Amino acid sequence: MSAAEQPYHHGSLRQVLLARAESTLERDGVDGLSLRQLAREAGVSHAAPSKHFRDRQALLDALAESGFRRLTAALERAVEQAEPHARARFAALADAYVTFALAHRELLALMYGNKHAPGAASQVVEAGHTSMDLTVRIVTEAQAAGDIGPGDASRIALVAFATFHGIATLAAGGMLDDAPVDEVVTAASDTFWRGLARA
Amino acid sequence: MSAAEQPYHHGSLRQVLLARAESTLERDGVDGLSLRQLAREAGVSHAAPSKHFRDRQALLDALAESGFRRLTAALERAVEQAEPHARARFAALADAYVTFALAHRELLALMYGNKHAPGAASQVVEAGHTSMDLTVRIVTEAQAAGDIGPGDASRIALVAFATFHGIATLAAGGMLDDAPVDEVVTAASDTFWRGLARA
DNA sequence: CCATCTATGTAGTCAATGACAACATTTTGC
DNA sequence: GCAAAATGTTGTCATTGACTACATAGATGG
Repeated sequence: MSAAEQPYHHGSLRQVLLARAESTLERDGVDGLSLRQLAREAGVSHAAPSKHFRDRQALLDALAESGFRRLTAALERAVEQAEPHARARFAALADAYVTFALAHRELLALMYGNKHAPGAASQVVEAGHTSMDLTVRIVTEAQAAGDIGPGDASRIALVAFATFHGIATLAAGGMLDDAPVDEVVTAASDTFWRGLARA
Repeated sequence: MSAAEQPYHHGSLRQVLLARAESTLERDGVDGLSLRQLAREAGVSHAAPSKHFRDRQALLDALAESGFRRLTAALERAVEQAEPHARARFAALADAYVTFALAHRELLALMYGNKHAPGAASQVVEAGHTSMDLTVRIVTEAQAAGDIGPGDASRIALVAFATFHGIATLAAGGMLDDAPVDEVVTAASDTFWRGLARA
């Protein structure tokens, strides 16, 4: 072997594959993602990825799960940096969600695509719940502070989460027309909060 | 030619392809849709579909557009059959939307998948607007009747539409857990309406 | 009535892909 | 050290979407 050659083992193929997969995903969409292409870019043989991902779907599932983890992180960051009262935190949550969605359109579609393999489905769904739990926490806090009326916090949070998600989806799909995303998000957040206050 | 043979021209290939494509779509998902397989099922050669759809994406775009038309029809039917006041119509709209989404999960994903071909994108988006217009109408009526406060009807309808869509997506993705869909829809509809009433 | 133009369908081909099997080379753990 | 597990490689296969050249039916109009 000459000194310039690569070692037989890549060393961190899985990470590299995931990283490249994600950038390719956002650039070319799910359909543009090919295991063989990723292998080429990583400088390994076409069958190497199979040692890390059972099949193409397994890679997509891993991306989806990672997406939920990062979404949760982004939401937590937003909540922490917001003014320390429920109303502001709620708005920050909505804003962060939509921002993440617009920055990772394809990834979001993957996360909610419900095409996950039988085994992976539970993991992905669970990762999604972690994101939602944050919303539950804020709702509970708001109820404790008397900002909003009583009611099943999980249910309320679920509806709030769905609202954020719906706007994000429409925005990502270009169906918001000329309406500025921020304004729509704010409008939704306001209306929703007002609806809860008199519950 | 023996009498049992098929005529050289199929006669309604395009319709047959679309119909079979839709059932296959819901059964096997987008990835399970193959032009060649469809051709086989229709009893034509593997290249025949290309005379009706430039490429695979064109078929998917046609399915998406048809989906929006049928969604609009379903929503209109629901509104007509509801009690003749805005509040009931609004609830009926929410219910119909989610019902449609759950009955055509894969189709809905296609409709909002924003993967449409450059040319087809506008048509699909426009078809989506038709569905939304219905919501605008109801909001406008409700404002005229004094049921809800003033404000940009388009904006309000957009948020409402997004909320319905978000719940539908979550429900289709199995992220509603044990929460009955009806209850979540009702909760969302109620909260949203309450938020609008005091606008 | 027929010549031709267009729509529709067929046959053949190609490169890309996902999946799998058999084999090679490290790394790890005992 | 050595056996076993991880990780990577080469080879192969069927399927697929896209493209080209060609065949046939149906429509149009002189």
